[in-house]
Amino acid sequence: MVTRKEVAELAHVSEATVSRVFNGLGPMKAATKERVLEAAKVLGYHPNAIAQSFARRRSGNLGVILPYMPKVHLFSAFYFAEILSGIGEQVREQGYDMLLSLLTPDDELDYGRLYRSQKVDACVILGARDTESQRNSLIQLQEQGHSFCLVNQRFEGLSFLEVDADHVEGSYQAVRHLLAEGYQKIAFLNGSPQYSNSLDRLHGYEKAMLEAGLTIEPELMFEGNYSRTSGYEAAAKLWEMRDRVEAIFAANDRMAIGLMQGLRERGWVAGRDFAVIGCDNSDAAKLSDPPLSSIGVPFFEMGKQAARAVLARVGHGAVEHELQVKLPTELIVRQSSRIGKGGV
Amino acid sequence: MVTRKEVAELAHVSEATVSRVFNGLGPMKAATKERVLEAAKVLGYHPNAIAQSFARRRSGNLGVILPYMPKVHLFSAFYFAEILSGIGEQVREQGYDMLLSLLTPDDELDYGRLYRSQKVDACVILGARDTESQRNSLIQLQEQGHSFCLVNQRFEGLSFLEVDADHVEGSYQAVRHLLAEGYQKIAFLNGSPQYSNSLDRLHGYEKAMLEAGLTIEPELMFEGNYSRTSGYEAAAKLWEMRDRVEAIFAANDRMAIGLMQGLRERGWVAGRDFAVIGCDNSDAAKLSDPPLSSIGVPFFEMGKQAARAVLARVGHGAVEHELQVKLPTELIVRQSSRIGKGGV
DNA sequence: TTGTATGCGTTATCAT
DNA sequence: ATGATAACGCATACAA
Repeated sequence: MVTRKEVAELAHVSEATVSRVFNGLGPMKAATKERVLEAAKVLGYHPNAIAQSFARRRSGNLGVILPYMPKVHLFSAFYFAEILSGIGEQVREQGYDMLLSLLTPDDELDYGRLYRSQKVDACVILGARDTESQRNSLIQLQEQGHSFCLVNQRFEGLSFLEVDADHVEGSYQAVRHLLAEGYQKIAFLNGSPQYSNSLDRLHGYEKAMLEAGLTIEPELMFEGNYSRTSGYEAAAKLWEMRDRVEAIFAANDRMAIGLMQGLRERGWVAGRDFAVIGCDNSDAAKLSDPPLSSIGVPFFEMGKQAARAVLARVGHGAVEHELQVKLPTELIVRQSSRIGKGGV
Repeated sequence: MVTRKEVAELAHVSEATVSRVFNGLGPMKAATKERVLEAAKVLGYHPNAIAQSFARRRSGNLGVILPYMPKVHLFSAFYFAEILSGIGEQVREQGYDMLLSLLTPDDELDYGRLYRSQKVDACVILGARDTESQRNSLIQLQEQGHSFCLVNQRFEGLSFLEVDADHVEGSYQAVRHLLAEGYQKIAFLNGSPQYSNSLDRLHGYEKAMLEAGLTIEPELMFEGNYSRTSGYEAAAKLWEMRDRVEAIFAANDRMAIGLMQGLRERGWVAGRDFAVIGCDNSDAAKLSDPPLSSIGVPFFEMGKQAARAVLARVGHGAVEHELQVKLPTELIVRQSSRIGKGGV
């Protein structure tokens, strides 16, 4: 390994000067800089990132924490891929690297390990849920002065750095769309209330229904776990009460697709016999038959902003970032909800 | 930050002894160990990972390199999610962390940056293609003595660490299945030959066709780019020659699904009017209508073995790993190919 | 079984 | 504009 020392010798300067050249610090003679750069090139010198981290007392790594579940995909792969790409784009711009950490439920209490070991300067946390234990872990993390930003999850009553999407508005638009298409008996298949976006979607649903002068029928409210299978299972229940249902709003695409599959097996075809809208506008929405109307969520941008926010916080006097940001969602109408019933 | 020194003082031992306790080295009195641990606990001491890396001259990070394409998904998200999880499971077992690096095409010539900066001890490379420039980059990397393992990509004529799946056999089984169902006019929608698995699939297709006494019709061979859209576009061409096609084997699920969508728009329904088999057995295969028969590829296991192989190589005299491993694939039959034409 | 001493490659402070 | 040098927190070879 070629070190700064060798470069300094070859360039006939001190080691400090070599560092200055590579860090662009202080005024210096162009000739000196040239000589150092030349020597470095000849020797093939590259600063040792670990030594730099050690000396600077920061790792240059942004931790990305995600729940780890062997061979299980509670969240769609799409969701993570988008967010990861967004984070990736941002860290690259700031010269950081991404340290990926898959946390099992057992580790949830140990969010702090990465920080304590100094492997990361800050973290972006994906897939968090509002449980007693996670709440406590995050509060503790905050008390210890560690910087983190949550993506797509809010914790009411607590003041964390959060980048979320406007799921209330998205759901509101989805249901408004169904209403405009002439549907009134609209069921709602939600996910676990441990996710703030589930609660948001419920609010959006309720708001649209009430505004339309309709009542919220408890028997039209279902809860799945965001998996295709849970949507498929909900189809059986919906089928039993098909005379009371014209349309369904599902809290994600996977459940919506499972739902369509289950109902199709019984001869009820989405976009013909009933309407469906999902959430996420994932690839699966385009791949399904019929193509699924969905609420688009800017996952890429959310990842990017989360990384930016949390790096700004640890950065050297960088721009201040609002504590909580909420990005807009977007209704994407496809065939699954397009036929309508004649409109209002 | 609490350091080893403070622990040593409180426990009335030397700093070296503290290190020994935390690294489980050498024989030591149980009482001493107890005292050190107690002191560490009282002070809240945690070894500084960066200082450790610095002293050990290894980072403890496994680099994971993936092609980066803003908002584009050439590979399915499923593919990466599975492999990443597999790598994650393995690194966790070995006490390593994953450093994610998204490389743009421009960076392809600079595979070495991560190594030179000492940020990683080894890399797993995903999504590599057999192009002139990538070949050269990898050869150079190898010459510089850097350890890496390729996943799902082989480079003929070169001797790299590679973990692949048996795509030849998978394709062979897929086509055999179609033949057994009574189809003989079997088209093949492949991906770019820059991917070794595309070539493998071609070989499997040819082998099965020739064994069945059939000829390879060049007009039945199509090339897409692994995207749904390219499958959708291929549907138009296939439709033109529908009298000469009974079944289609596609090199991934996304193209197969695009294909089904395109043909359905023309009234040709998969599993009824023609048969289709895809590859990857991704989530999309289960979500599509009809459910898509597919060749399952053990991406999770491939990621895991790749991480294992390359960490063994840099590890302290760990077990030797074969240079090239090839994991078995698996035919998953679903409705898209199930109807058959009455058998052979 | 434990202590001592050296080195790891930078950054950053203080001289000059 | 540049040089000298003290940290930084740990691993490890060698001594005791």
